[in-house]
Amino acid sequence: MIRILLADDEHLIRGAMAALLSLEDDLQVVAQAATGAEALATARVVHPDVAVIDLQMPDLDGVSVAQALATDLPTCRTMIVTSHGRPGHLKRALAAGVRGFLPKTVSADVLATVVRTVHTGGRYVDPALAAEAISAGDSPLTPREADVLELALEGAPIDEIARRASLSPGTVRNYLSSAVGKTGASNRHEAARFARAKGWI
Amino acid sequence: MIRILLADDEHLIRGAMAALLSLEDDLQVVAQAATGAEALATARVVHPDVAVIDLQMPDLDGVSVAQALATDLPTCRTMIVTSHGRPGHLKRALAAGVRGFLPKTVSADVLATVVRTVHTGGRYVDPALAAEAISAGDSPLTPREADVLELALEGAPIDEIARRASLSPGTVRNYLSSAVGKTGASNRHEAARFARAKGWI
DNA sequence: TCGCGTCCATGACATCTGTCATGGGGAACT
DNA sequence: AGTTCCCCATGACAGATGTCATGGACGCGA
Repeated sequence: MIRILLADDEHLIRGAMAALLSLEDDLQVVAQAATGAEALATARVVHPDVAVIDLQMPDLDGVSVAQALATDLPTCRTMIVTSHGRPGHLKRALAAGVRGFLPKTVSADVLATVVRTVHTGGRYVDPALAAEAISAGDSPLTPREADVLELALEGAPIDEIARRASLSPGTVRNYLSSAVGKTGASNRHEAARFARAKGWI
Repeated sequence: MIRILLADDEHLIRGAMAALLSLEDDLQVVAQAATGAEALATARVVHPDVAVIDLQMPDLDGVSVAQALATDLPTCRTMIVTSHGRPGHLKRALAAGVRGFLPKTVSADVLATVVRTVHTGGRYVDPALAAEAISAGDSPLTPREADVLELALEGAPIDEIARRASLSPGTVRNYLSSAVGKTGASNRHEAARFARAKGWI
């Protein structure tokens, strides 16, 4: 019997997934959590075999939870399900030791299968997401460029970005200019959106 | 027995919700659809009593489907469930004749209850979403301002917005300036994000 | 040690944007 | 008929932004 921890902020989805997983004879949902912190706390108590975690949650995101679980509970395998899978997430997730990565568009059968695969030490990444991640390629941005571009994402003016990054406005403009060139965008906002779509920031 | 049509692009969620609803004795999921178009086509064939539709789907969004259903199948009550409820959606949905509006954070119990409420001609709107919609208030933007701001959302430069809106660049700047003033933002990108958060565009 | 790339910064310049004043046309309401 | 608001447009100006050249500091690998 595989003991599962389920974390998703959407009560309806979480309950429904629990119901589906429980239909399988060899699977048992032993705990549920609505936030990342709750998932972590619960996991420390119940020691699940597999943690199925939603990528976007109110507090910590799925990858952070996975990272914490990897060090806290090395025996617990982690997999992530998500609605909006961007290439960068997958990369970060795998780096965090996640063993399975699925969009919510898969069927319940697949979910159950992947839970079993992950439990026996295997890995599974949704082919479509994997293809996307590969086609997105590696980020051409330097770390600083990525930092600055991330701050530019919300539409803040350069002065504010400079303050938040503790840089001079001129330097910020240089990085942004460089990033705009690399992304082929026509201004920093477009560049920021592009980079986020590619999962670079 | 209430006959339900379920539309959601996420297979996992759809299947899980179907499983949950089917646990109720008086509810029966008679059809499922993964896209808006599919939902419409299916509804015309099976004539469900209640349509439970996800707000965001690849092609038509939930509100458009609801609108089409209202004219096509007047006897079919429509309700919408959503992950990310922005105030504007709720307003548009109610205008389209939707009888129920729920976030996916509710429990399965609530979902089933609302299905029954809607079926008997009642209405139900999630209290939290309703409060948000009220606090967001009506849009202070004129129709043109909203149009232009929407085009500005993707970070396009003014010239492109002008082309796409068939306006002169000067006019576009005036509308954007006005919108920036009304939203209290410091530039059009921030204004666009703000307006979208409020559901105004 | 040298070269290389990254990080940080400055200054100068052209262009883009935000703001304001102004005005004509049209629809709605008094 | 007059008032008011929205739509569309133009022009002018200040300030923000994008681009480019330049240079020093630092760490890393050859």
